[in-house]
Amino acid sequence: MVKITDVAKRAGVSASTVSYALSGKRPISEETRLRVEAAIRELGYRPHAGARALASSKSNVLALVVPLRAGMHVPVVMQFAVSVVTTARKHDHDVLLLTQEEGDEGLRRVADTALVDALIVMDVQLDDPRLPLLRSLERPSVMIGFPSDAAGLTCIDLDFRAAGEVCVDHLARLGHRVVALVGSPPEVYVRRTAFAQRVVQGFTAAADRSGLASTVHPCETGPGAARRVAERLLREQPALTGVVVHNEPVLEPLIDAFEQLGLRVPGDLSVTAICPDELAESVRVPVTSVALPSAEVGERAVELLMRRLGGDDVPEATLLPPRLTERASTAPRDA
Amino acid sequence: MVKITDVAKRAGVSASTVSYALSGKRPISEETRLRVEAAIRELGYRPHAGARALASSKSNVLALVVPLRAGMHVPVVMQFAVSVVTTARKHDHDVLLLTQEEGDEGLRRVADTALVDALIVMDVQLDDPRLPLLRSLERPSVMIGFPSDAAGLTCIDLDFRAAGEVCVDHLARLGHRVVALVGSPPEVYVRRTAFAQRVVQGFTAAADRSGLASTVHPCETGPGAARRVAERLLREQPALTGVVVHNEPVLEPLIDAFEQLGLRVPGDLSVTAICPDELAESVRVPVTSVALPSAEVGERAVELLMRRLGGDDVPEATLLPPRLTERASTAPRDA
DNA sequence: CTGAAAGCGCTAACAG
DNA sequence: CTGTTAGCGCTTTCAG
Repeated sequence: MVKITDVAKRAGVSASTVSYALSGKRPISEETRLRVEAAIRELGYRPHAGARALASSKSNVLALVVPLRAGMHVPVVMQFAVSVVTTARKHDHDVLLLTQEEGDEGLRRVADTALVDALIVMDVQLDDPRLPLLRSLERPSVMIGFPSDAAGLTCIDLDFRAAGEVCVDHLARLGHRVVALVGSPPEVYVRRTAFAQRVVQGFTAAADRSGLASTVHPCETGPGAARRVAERLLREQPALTGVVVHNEPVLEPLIDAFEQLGLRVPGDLSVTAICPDELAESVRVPVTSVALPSAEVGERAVELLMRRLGGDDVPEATLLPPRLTERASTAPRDA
Repeated sequence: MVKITDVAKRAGVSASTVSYALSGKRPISEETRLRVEAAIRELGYRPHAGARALASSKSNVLALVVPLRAGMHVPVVMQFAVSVVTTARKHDHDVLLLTQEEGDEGLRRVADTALVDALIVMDVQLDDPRLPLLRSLERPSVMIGFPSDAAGLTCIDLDFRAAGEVCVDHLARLGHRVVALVGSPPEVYVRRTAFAQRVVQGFTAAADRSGLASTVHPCETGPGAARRVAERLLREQPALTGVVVHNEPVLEPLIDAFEQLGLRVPGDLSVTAICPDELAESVRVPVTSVALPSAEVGERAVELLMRRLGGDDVPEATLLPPRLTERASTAPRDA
C-alpha cells in the first residue's frame, strides 16, 4: 500500500506538506503543489480512510436510517436514499445504510464508535422513541418528518398539513362540497407516523374552513381494498364529488374502481393526490397532485447536515411548501 | 470520549488485555474477563472504528452498489439491500451505499482507501465494464448476476435461464402449444443486462425443445404499454394460450388488458411470471410464478463475502434453482 | 494467562 | 511557505 510518506519522499517534501496540499488547509506554493500532485498520480496514492478518521476525528460518512415498515411506499424511500447518497458525494461524504430494525442501539453504535459524523433518520413518528437518543448524541442529525416536539432537533419535510389543505382548497374552488380523504394503511396511523397524521389535520381543517362535508378513510394497499373503499364511499356519501388520495399503491386501483362503479373521473368525481409527480403522471387519467419531492428533501437534508458539521447554525424546522399541479383528474363540479 | 486505556485502568489490566477480551483472540481468565466487561459497561466504552480499522486493516464495512437505471424494479432492489444490511449486521459488518453512477471510480475509491473490506455489485451486464476493475481489486467482491465471462469472479443469482425454462415447461405440461414472453423494457436488453437475457435464452430453448411456437416481446412499464402488447399478441398470435411475464410493473395491467380484450385468465390464457412471490400473490388473479428470492440472494451474497474475508474458498458460481408455485393463473389448455 | 511497546497512516499543532 | 513532532485509539507482536 502506498502511503503519504511515499508520496512525500517522491515529491521531495514532508508528509505534512502532502497532507496540506490535499486538504488545502494551508497555502502551498504552486510549484510544490504540482510536484505533490504528480507524485500522487504516479504512485496512485489514496489516503487511508481509517487513519484519516483517527487523526482528524472525521469519518466523512453519514448514517441513513431507512424504514422497512408496512405502509411505506418503497420507491419513495429509494429515491430519497439515492438523493442522499448523491448529495453526500458532492460534499465528499459517503453513506452508511442502517435499517430501522436496529433501533436505538444501531444509531448509538455508529455514532459512538465514530463510524459516522452525522445521521439522517426517516419515517419519524409524532412521538418517536428515538428522540431522546438523537437529542443526547454528540453528533448532529436531521429527521425527515416532524415529531410532536421537535425542540432541539433539525427537521425537514414537505409541509404535509399544507399539502392536505391545498388539495381541499383546490376541490373547494372547483365547487365541490363533499370530499373524502383516502389515506395510508391503518397501521401507519396506529403508529402515529407524522406525515400521515398531518395530512389528515390539514385535510380536515381546510374542509371545515370552507364548510365542506368531509370524511377520512385509511386504506390498505391492493385493488381489493381500493374497491371496498370506493364502494363504501359511494354508499355512505352519495353526494361525494371530491377525493384526496394519500396512498400511492391505491391511486390507480381506486380510480379504476370508481369508474367500474359508474363514476367518471373527472366528470362525476374529481380526484387529487399527494404522491410523486412521476406516479401522478403515469396513471391512466393523469392526476392533479401535490408533489412528494423526495429528491429535494434528501438533498436538503444532507445540506443541513453539512452546514451543521461545518459549525453553522441551521433552522430547526424546514417545511417545504406544497406545489399542486393540475392534471386531468379534477374538474368543476358542474362540468 | 472513553478509550481503551480508560477501561484498562478501571479494570486494573493492560490495554491489550481489554483488546483481547473483546476480540477473543487469546485466552483470558474468567475473572479478568468479567472485570473488563464490567468496566466496559460502567464506562459505556465503544471502540473507535477508525482506530480499529487502522490498527487491524479491517473496516468491517461492505460496499453495496445499487442500480438506479431505468427498468429495474425498485422494491426488489430495496428488499435486496435490506437483506444485505441485515445479514451483514449478523456478521458484525456495516454497509456503505454506493450508486451505480459513481462507476469504477467509486468502487476504486472505497476499496483503495480501505473504507470497505469487500464489495457487492448488483445489476450485472453480460459485458459489464466493471469486470476488469473487480478482478484487479485487492478486495473480494461478489456480483449479483452472471456476466458472460465470470472467470475469477464470485457470482450469485437466481438461475434465470432455468426460471425461463421452468415457466415454459409448466405451460407445455398443461398442453399449451403457442407461448409468448413479455419481458423487461427494451433498454434492459439494449444494455445486455444479464438476468433479462438469460430468461429469454431459457424461454426460447425450452419452447424449442418442446416444439412450442414462441415469441419474445420486450415491454415498457405502464398500463398503456401493457395494453398495446396484449393487443399485438392477440393480433400476431391468435392461437396464443400461454404467456410468461418477466416485468413486475406490467403483470397486473397485462392481465387486465387481456381480460378487457375478452380473454379469461386462466380460462382462455394461462399466465406465469418471474417475480417476487409477494407480487404474484397480490394480483387479482394470483399468478403462478417462479419466485425472485431477493432476500435469499442478499443473504447468501454476504455470506460468500464473509467466507472469503475469512480466507476460505468459495464456489465462483452460485445459481439458485428456480422454484415455481402454482396459483390461479394457469390451467390446462382444454379446461 | 498477561503486560509492554511498537506501530497502523494520517493530521495538526508548533516551530521556523 | 515548509518541516518536525506529537499524537489519534487500537491491535498485535514480542516477552514473560
